[in-house]
Amino acid sequence: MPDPHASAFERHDHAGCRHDVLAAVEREARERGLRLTPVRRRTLEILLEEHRAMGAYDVLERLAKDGFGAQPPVAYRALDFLVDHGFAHRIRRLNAFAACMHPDHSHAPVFLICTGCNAVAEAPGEQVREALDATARSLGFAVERSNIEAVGLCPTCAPE
Amino acid sequence: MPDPHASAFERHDHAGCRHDVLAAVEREARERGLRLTPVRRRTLEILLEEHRAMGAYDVLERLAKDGFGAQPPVAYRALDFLVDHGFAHRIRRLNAFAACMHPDHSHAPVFLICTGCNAVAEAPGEQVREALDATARSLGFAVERSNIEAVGLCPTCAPE
DNA sequence: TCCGTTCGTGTTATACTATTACATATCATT
DNA sequence: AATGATATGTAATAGTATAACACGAACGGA
Ligand SMILES: [Zn+2]
Ligand SMILES: [Zn+2]
Ligand SMILES: [Zn+2]
Ligand SMILES: [Zn+2]
Repeated sequence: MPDPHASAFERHDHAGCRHDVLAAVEREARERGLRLTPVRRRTLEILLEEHRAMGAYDVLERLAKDGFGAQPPVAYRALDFLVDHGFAHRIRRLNAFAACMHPDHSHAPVFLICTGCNAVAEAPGEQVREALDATARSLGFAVERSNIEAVGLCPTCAPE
Repeated sequence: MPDPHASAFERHDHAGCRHDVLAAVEREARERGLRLTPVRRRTLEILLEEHRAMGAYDVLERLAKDGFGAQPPVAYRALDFLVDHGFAHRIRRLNAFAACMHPDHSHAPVFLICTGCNAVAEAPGEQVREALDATARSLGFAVERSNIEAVGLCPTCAPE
């Protein structure tokens, strides 16, 4: 059983991680009455296979190869579905999408983007969001959603 | 003299705020040996006049009216210059740019975007970035740059 | 089961955002 | 004045995202 807390920066059993996440999403979708249709499921699989942030057009290309529609809305709609329900995340800095690694519980992570290897890891966002909320509150601003993304070097790519 | 700490959400002497920021940028540019050329200066003025986040093409349209080049690189280059030197910020969530309100000292603010009135305020980012750094460090990740943006309601637009 | 509604998919077309490549002009130095 | 570095302008193109509409499958009530 793979470590459910392994970050993208650590070596991990990737096949297992893929399988587990997909299973969790299927369970969640069933419980929440969401329709994980073939395109949507395949879109998630593609994100999981790559295990990195992908642009909508990269995803679209793969979907088209698999016999789904070849026009942008096909990919965008599936990706929007996944993002809306917490099964994927959108990384604005990269104009890209990545499968959520913890789809079983609602969360709002921060993203760490390595400029060395292009890996994108989800890190726990609670502390950061607490600080952000406090800062916003002091200006009378009520935060609804936020995106927090950092660019830098992961442990593997960092100089010794 | 306008309050230099007034946020975009508070009533403030906007003409004064514009003037002060522009003066500060001129001083900074002189001291740092940067060339605040006519396009660059006009681009900053446009951002300051609107006092909101603007898309590159909105800026370009205004520049063209003022007799500058009408092709995208004209706007993007001027905006990149301003961003690179801390005289403007890029808000990724909006694919937009906003003049920096505190160009005299290097800083990395968080952005608060009101969905009611489209105002964008810079809030102090130290606390939040500290939390982000700590979170990243615990994964062995070294943050170089980050963008932290929140969407929500400003005090004026919030329900009573 | 039939009907009407909602939801999902596919397609065409278009809008919006950003960069590459190259020619010309300006500036700073020598 | 000659040089090299910087800045501007233009044309062309690449990359990202949405609007609008037709069709059909899924769902729910009569
Ligand atoms: Zn996640
Ligand atoms: Zn790396
Ligand atoms: Zn600023
Ligand atoms: Zn507002």
